[in-house]
Amino acid sequence: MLYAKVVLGLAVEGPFDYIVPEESQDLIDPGFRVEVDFCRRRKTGYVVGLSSKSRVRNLKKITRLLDDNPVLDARLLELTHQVSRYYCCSWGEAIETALPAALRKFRQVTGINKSGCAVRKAALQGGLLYEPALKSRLNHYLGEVSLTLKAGRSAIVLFPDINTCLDAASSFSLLPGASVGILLRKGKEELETWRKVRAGEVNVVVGVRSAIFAPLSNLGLIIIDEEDASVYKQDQVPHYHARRVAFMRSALEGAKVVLAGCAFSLESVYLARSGKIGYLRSPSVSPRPEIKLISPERRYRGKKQETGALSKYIQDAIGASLAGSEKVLLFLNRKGFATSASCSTCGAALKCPRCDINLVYHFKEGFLGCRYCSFRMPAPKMCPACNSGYIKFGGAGTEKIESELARLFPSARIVRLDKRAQGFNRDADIYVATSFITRQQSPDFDLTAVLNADNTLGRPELDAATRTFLILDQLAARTAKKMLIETGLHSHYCFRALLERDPERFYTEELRHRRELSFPPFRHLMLVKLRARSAERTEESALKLRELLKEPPQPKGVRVLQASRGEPPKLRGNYYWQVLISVKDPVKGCAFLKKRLKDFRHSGIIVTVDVDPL
DNA sequence: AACTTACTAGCA
DNA sequence: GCTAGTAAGTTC
Repeated sequence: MLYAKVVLGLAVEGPFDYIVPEESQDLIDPGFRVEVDFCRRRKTGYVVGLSSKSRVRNLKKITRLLDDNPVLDARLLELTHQVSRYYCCSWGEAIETALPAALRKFRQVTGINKSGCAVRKAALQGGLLYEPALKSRLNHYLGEVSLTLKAGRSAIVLFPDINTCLDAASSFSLLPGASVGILLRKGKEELETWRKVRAGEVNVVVGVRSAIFAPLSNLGLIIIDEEDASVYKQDQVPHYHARRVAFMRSALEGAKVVLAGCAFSLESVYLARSGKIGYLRSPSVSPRPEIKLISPERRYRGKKQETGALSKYIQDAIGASLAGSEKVLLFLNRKGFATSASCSTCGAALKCPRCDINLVYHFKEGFLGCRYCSFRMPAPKMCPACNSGYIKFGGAGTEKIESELARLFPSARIVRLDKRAQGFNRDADIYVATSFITRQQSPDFDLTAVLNADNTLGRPELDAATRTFLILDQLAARTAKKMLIETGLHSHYCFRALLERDPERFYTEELRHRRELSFPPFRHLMLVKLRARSAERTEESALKLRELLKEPPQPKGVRVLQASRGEPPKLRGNYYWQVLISVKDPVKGCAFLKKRLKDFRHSGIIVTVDVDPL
């Protein structure tokens, strides 16, 4: 009798033993997709092992094999196993994120060829590549990929967005001997491209985050473009980061990892500084504009109707620039017109009913929208709460700045740039932009004014300081003459490093802070997230869970920290709480959590784990 | 996760 | 004694 160890794409550990049907015994292998009866329901399962004996009685039989070949080879099976142990999900969940979504269904896929498994080779030296221009980076990638192909090996190149993937793919396909596949998480092309890659018909995969799992054999190179982009971290379970998975895969297959971009994440700089990876090219100190920090002016003082989202100082600077027919950039990280809308009589703010957050007023389109979910409503004239006061708007977004500039400088051509209104194809005197601008090519500006930098710096994310510095640094690189930054924190090391034109100093300071606080990258954080429809129950459960996790014995290297409201505390009708844990080794922390969470059952409360949260 | 079974509170 | 709602247990 032959038994198969089967895992499922559910939040249950397994593996579960099933009897292999007589007629399939010669065909079945680890990595096969099978249909099984689990909890009286038909489920897609994944074979992770075979055995001639089982300790479980009354086993069920595998209903059928779903394909004629395994969907995962031994290495990808091992990779998904590592992902599940690092990111605290079940093996089956990790497998399902590594496969095209279409394979979760029972649809039979034929023509999945087992491509030859390569001999494992020692990892080649990879490294960090600094190069601000995408065009130049692409050239470098072409060289790297070309060398890889000549050595008879294959390559994965990740980009943060689909458009860049499509552009890059066309240049890669011009390389001699290259057969390029674009692996994106959408449509039915995903399955078709995946099948080609699995069959060995493709040797260069270009794709987004999930392409790190592309079933290439003989993998020799992984390139991650714009390696600091947050899209490489998945915001659903399993919360994996493509860079981390790239290093796991590199160790398994002996592939070289190249991390490239115009800004480096703190994690990557730390890797380089601790000698784990080298620098292929590091940022050179470039000439910068004159940078001046200015304190935010007190606004709205007494005078009604005097909105003044732009301080007098900035107004004058813009006026002077325009007089010399210079290009001006105004930067702030808030979209829309007003960031709050409240009643002038009763003071009630209009909030999203599902997320409890102030709605943002979009003037041109005339609606109030939530920045977390898709909720929007027409802007009311009167307060819906007391039905007597009119609505007043507060807080300036890019749309408001744009209209104010139009009023102050009626003859200037003004263009607003955000995800919706993109493109520098329009020539203008003043550009108003959010951080979206760093993802785009742009002309150089003579004057750049950053409004309310403390807003970004004060965000609750761990990397708020790094993000702020990197954005300002990139803006400085595009500014020819003068840069004004509105901040009340003049002595913050973020600005000190910027004024001295020294990114290395920023990383040094940030790393020192992180070390002092035992924060990443010196330890790892794990966030146990709780989600439920009731605010009280979520809080109560979070506090209870924290107690359960703090019970002895506490494994070495695991510190259970505080429970706190989630960020955001309410989203799409669910309330969030979280318990923070600091660990030396995520795999150990994960094992600890999986064990303790088994004893934690509260109906209606959904618990998930986020390892290395952003 | 998705399902079943056991249990408790509220009610005529 | 009944239901409704929730807590707890199980999954090869």
